[in-house]
Amino acid sequence: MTARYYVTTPIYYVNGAPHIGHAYTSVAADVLARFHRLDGRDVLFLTGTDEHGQKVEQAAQAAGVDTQAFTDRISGDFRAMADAMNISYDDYIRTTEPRHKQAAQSLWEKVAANGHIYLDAYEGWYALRDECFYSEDELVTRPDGTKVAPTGAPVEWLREPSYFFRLSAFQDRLLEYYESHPHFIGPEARRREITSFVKQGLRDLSVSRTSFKWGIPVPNDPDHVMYVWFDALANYLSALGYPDMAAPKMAYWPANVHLVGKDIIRFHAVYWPAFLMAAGIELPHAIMSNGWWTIEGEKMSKSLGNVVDPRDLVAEFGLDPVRFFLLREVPFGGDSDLNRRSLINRLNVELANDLGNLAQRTLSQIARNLGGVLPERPILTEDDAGLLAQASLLPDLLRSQMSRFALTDGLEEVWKVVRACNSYIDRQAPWTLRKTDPERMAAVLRVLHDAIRAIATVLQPYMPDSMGKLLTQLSVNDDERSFLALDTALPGGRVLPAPQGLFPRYVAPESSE
RNA sequence: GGCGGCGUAGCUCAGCGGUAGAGCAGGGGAAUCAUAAUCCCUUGGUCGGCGGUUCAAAUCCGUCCGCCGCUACCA
Repeated sequence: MTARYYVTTPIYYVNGAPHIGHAYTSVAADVLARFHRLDGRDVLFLTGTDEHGQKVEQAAQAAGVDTQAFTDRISGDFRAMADAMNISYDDYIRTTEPRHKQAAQSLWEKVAANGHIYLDAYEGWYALRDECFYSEDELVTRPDGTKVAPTGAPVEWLREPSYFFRLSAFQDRLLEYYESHPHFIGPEARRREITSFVKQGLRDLSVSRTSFKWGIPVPNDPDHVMYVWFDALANYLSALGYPDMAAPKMAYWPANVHLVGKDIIRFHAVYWPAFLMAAGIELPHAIMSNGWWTIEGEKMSKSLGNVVDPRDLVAEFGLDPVRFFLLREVPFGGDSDLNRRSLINRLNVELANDLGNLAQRTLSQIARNLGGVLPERPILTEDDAGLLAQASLLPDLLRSQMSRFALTDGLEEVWKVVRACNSYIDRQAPWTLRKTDPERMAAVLRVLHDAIRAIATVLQPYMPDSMGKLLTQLSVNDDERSFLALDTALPGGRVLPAPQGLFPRYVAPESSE
């Protein structure tokens, strides 16, 4: 039976436009999805949008449009961004869809039936003007002794009926789970933070609201809507057909990994596992958190006006170069900085010079000196065998890196081989062999062809379009592009199409900089 | 305050007990197949400070300094 792989992005909250941070998480998830497909697994890749909650309701009102129409528009924009980034999602879940409402309510009913939800009241300092509760230590005491919200709004002690989830009952089980599954939360630093957070003690969680209506009604109590996170997290199950445990897609559960931004790690690493335990459902294998992007060294924010729409970058630099940069620049899991200088440098040095030029110089020599005909695999010299051995290790190296979500390290491994190829071609100097030993020249070019094929094959998840083109230029058929296919050498004699540049160098427009 | 992370070459980082590493940037040279791309060699660091453990410490322990994260119910 084919192994399954279920990977998710967060469902993105539709109170604002998609930006580079969303694209980053989605591209990372896409690399994992594409990688596992190429490695022969049956993959389900889910993304989508989170559309409930007070903020969305308010944003829609501010925009002067109907709430559903508002979410339709923003959700559509997120979907357009995913498409623009070539995200190969298999399903796009929206929390306003009937299938999701049904699943979230069923999950609620299950948790409630198991005795983990009870009705009580939520009390706290409420600012009518801000329409939200503030905790005691957030309040600011004025000179006259009255307490106000950090926004300056007056607050009053309010008591609102609310359903609570018995999160406190799961503290020990969560800690045991973290302990026995050391790779459940990644990266390490986040695992420690979460563990430390849970050890401090968990309070029961208010999981319903009566102060607004834009949400999924609580079963049997329509005055309440679900707390957005109970609603949102359920998406990972609703896309599978939950609560129908016999639904075909339920076979993908438990998810192999939920990729999340570091701001929502707690919801995924604490609340979600607790909800699942409460419902008697298996837990996902891993929650992997990625960092933030800063822009030219500064935090991305609306007020600074430096929010980057990934589509603008794509328009300027091209899709695959942007995908490459996002995953290449800084170790996956940490924060990263997006700045033009390093972006352009990476694209020119690593894509155009190292890889693009390697392909070009190899293919053009095959085209010109061998009439474009792929030579047979030769008897290998030690140097040949060394290079090919290095290239043949790539699939396993990548498997290992992908299993740890080390997407950046994976690229580094590939580039070692790219550099080795450039070193090899200079050492062998086929342009000299052309005159002295044409047979050996053909052998060298064939060795390079094989090495580049391996490189292009394993890079497909990162840069699907460009590597697809490169494989076509290498005359690798569609059914010869999986990792498994690398074990079979291509037959000699194939005619390669005329080579074309893959990654043009970026030259800054005259006027700028 | 509590818990945790980080501080290694100009830059971004790897190494995490056994004679300081990679990429980029800088310098010199070679080559000319190629997107003026490539290759080779090379200059850079008392691995934040101070103490300790050890035959041996970026690597373990303590302490100090400087950054940063988490410390719940606004996604």
